[in-house]
Amino acid sequence: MAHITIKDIARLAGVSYTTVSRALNNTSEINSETRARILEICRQEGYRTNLLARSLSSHRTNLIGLIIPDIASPFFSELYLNIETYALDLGYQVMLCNGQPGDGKIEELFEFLIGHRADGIILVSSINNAHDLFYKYSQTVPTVLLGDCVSLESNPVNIVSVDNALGGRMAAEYLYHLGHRKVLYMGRRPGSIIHERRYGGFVDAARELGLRVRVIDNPGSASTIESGYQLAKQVFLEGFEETAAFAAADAIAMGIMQSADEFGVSIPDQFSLLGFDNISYSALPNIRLTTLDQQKNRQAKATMDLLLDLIRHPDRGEYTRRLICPVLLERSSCRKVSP
Amino acid sequence: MAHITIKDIARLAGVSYTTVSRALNNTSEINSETRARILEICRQEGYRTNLLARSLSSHRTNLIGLIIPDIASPFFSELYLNIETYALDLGYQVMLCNGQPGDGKIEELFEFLIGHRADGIILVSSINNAHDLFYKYSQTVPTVLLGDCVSLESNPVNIVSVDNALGGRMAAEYLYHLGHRKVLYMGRRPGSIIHERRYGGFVDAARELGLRVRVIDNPGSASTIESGYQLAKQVFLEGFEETAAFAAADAIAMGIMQSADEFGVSIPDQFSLLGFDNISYSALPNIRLTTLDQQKNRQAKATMDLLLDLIRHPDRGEYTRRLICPVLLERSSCRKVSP
DNA sequence: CTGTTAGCGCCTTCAA
DNA sequence: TTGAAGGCGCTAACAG
Repeated sequence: MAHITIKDIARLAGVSYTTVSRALNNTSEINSETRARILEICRQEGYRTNLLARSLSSHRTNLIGLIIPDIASPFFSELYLNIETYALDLGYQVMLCNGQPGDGKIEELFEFLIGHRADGIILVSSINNAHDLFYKYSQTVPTVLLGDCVSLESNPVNIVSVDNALGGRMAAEYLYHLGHRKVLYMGRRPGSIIHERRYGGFVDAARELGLRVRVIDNPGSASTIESGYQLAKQVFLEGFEETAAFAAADAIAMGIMQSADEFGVSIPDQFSLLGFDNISYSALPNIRLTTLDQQKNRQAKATMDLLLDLIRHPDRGEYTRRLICPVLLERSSCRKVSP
Repeated sequence: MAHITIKDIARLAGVSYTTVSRALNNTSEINSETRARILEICRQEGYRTNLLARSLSSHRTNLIGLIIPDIASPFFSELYLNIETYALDLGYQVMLCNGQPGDGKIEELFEFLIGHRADGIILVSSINNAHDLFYKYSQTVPTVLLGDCVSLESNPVNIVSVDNALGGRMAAEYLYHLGHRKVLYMGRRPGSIIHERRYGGFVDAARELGLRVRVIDNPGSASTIESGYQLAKQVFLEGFEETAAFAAADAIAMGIMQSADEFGVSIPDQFSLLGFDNISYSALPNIRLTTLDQQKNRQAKATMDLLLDLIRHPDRGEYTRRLICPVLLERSSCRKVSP
């Protein structure tokens, strides 16, 4: 079980262990024959570089820490997959950590990742007060916030997010142009800056257009199918005069669909439903939710690119905010009506 | 950005850095006042232990590697969460790696985790040939297979799995006792040992009871809603005389439900549906799938306990197989019929 | 092209 | 109860 080291290989090959190191890293000039011979011995002996030792002396780990609120939620797991793919392309491993603000979990994770000397950290969060924490740690390690924050002016952080305000606006405009005049905004989560922005864009556009909107807040701490179901149930039970709903997240929309099914409300015939996120389930043959795609791959790329820049230029002396535009994806859950 | 080290603290405290190390680890005897003073300085200075250095010299990382086939699938992400919770209780961090057999991904992940000197590794897999790989690496690092394997006799590996044969048997018996005499077995995945065992138990019981079963194989490499939908669509299109179906996985059952809905087949009135896994979606108000619960928490606990034992006794000279019994969870997707 | 010499930051004997 | 010395496995100058 004891691991074989570079020294063992050196002895076997009859060279100094520096030479072995060079062969392994293919760095600087080295006789290609000795190199081949050394690598062959490594293979035979089952040598594996001790990454801890390498990182300790090289001051690089090639590790990116990723803190995600809830990996069991489709949106986040898909986001993770996008980030990982792109990180691997760039030669980085990602260390996934599952955690939400509250009870000091985020701090623990930051401490853990910094302890492991992650080259950079990505924090995925939509919590309003996350950036205090964030700011604190970004002094120690290159960090990108993937989510949203109150404002760049008051928060010197590097951030990537979908343009939530624009998304909200697009949603309102789309429903309006379909002919809807009274709509529901379902699943706004008051504690979340993302939701606030999304809602802000929506009502601004609604006001301009003359669209009546009623808001149903989600008191929970996450947008889940279950909560969407409960919210919709309440609406369907009480009765409603709206002809369409914008769900603040696809998961909410799924819940609404379930409830509608139960109440015999046909989508889109009697009721149009527009989502936000484009999680993979939304494409399912029997769902076919029209939604605003978050462009997870572009978010992933933008985040990694920004992080890499931070890693390479720790003192770049500027803060960057990159906004990704959502894209409307028309499927079958919305229909035209005559106003 | 440069990290403060144990030596810096030592200088500030006016002690040797050995003493600082002791204060930090709270190991051996140390004056409680100096200890308090040192810790206070550490806090003030924002000292963070370099975990790489610690692990390098202590030969322990307190890291468990977890290789999971598809973190975006609910079953696996829920399994991961269970394992992580339990690992944290035991003082271990888990390093999650997403990867399936094929194109050498698993090897890469093992190499990566071993390179990081993970104290132990959990491989979640249902692929028939995974244990060759598995066996190879288990010589180097304590490893537990969470899944299933051909037989313990021919494969000296440590393994935890749900009792798939029993689960299959329970499924057949349950449907039989409800009065069903002709049933579908949907979503068997030929390449997967898990599925073969599950199916084996099912048909054995069916034969004994006089239950007619027709199998619909899933040619894909994973049990997804989409594949369940396609499988069911094919069945509903061709016509069927069965009164119930056992879905080899809950995700398959979800797809069947969608398709049934589309074809106007009412569940459970016209058609009973039994799942396997108990993913969280199965409990949703409009799903309420009757299913066999995999006891993920017990699997997680058994796996971690076994792994810990391996870590502590590397030469324990035995291989263990722990089988967890599934539990029938009756909800609303199956009903009694008169045979 | 190759070897020598220092560390990286920490833990762990062994003395004091 | 504390300190000094050595080493974990590797990389990184600097010579040769």
